[in-house]
Amino acid sequence: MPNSRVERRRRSEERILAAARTVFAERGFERATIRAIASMAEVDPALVMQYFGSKQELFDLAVRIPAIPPLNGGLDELVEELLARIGMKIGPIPQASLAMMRSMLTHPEAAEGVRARLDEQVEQLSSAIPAEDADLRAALMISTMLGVTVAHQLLDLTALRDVSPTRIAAALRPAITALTRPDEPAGPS
Amino acid sequence: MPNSRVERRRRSEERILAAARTVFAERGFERATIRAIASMAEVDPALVMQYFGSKQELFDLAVRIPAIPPLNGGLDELVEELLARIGMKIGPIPQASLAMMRSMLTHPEAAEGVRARLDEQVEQLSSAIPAEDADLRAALMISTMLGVTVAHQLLDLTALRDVSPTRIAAALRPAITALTRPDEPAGPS
DNA sequence: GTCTATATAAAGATAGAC
DNA sequence: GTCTATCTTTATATAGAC
Repeated sequence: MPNSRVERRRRSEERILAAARTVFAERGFERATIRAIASMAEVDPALVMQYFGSKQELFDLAVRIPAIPPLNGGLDELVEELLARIGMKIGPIPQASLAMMRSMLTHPEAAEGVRARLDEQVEQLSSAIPAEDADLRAALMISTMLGVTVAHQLLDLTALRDVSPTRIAAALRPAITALTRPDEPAGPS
Repeated sequence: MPNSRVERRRRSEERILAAARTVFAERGFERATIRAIASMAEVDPALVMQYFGSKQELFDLAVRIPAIPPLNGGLDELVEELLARIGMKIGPIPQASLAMMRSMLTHPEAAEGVRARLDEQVEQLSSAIPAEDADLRAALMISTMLGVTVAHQLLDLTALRDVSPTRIAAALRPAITALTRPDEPAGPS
């Protein structure tokens, strides 16, 4: 049971990373301060620098998502998987993701990170869509998910406040589904 | 023809505001600097402070949108109006809007401004939707538009790069339309 | 190994010369 | 009225004491 030095240090690092995720998620990269993160983790600010080298490196490690959910199955399954994220059927959105998203419009590194992840998902979806413009459709599906998540989680849009994730996902299903099929004006007039 | 002092000053102010919109739209509130704005406007940085008082006041004036497009007509017209914005049928998205959006996730004032505008549009849309959950549906329509705009204009998602706004709007129509109607699983299998 | 104290840098804001 | 020079603040980063 190695319970000194390395173990203590590992625990401190974990507390700092957790605090970093929270503060970055709430305020974004620029407005987050090492001081605030250290304070929340109950360590000395200098220690944070000692451990992680720089604010940027701390950010990189903090927002690194553990695993990349692969998104497999047929098209209908993929749609359900996307909706399940919004519906929080697989737990709340990870702090690391929120932190990344919070900074994506103003911090170049975060922008690149988010774009890369979204591009990846677009590609996975696209290959399951049987249409000429599969890429475009997949991109619109992902963009829609992004918009709803931003409006709900980060912008706190009034009409989405206090609405259960389950209801949001349900109401959104027809819109997402419409993007998977070639056009048909559809619907009772 | 009043062409001294006041007229010159008015022109300088206008140049500064235009530069501010550009810089705020590109870098967001935090990373935008008075110096960069002044440089682009070809005036002295001190002049900017002299004219506008503070960075925040400059931001407020720069992102103030001239008129609030009222969004009127029946539901189908409203949908077309929304799509026309994405489709850029009414010209490119104003720099002021982009500046506001760029900062909405990290600058509290910008967040409040965007939320207020979106809430307003949700309400307008909602009152035209004949359904129990009109508010939710309207919010999802607006969130979708937001997501596509963010992904396309600010995040530069690869699959949307070089796609004409017209095609994007066309591909998006069925999804938006689906949100206006009560559910029906719909579509040929 | 951890923290105190400080160096350094960047940018907003201001005072005063011209 | 406009700009030079500077003040002040804030936060990252570092060096050295303990």
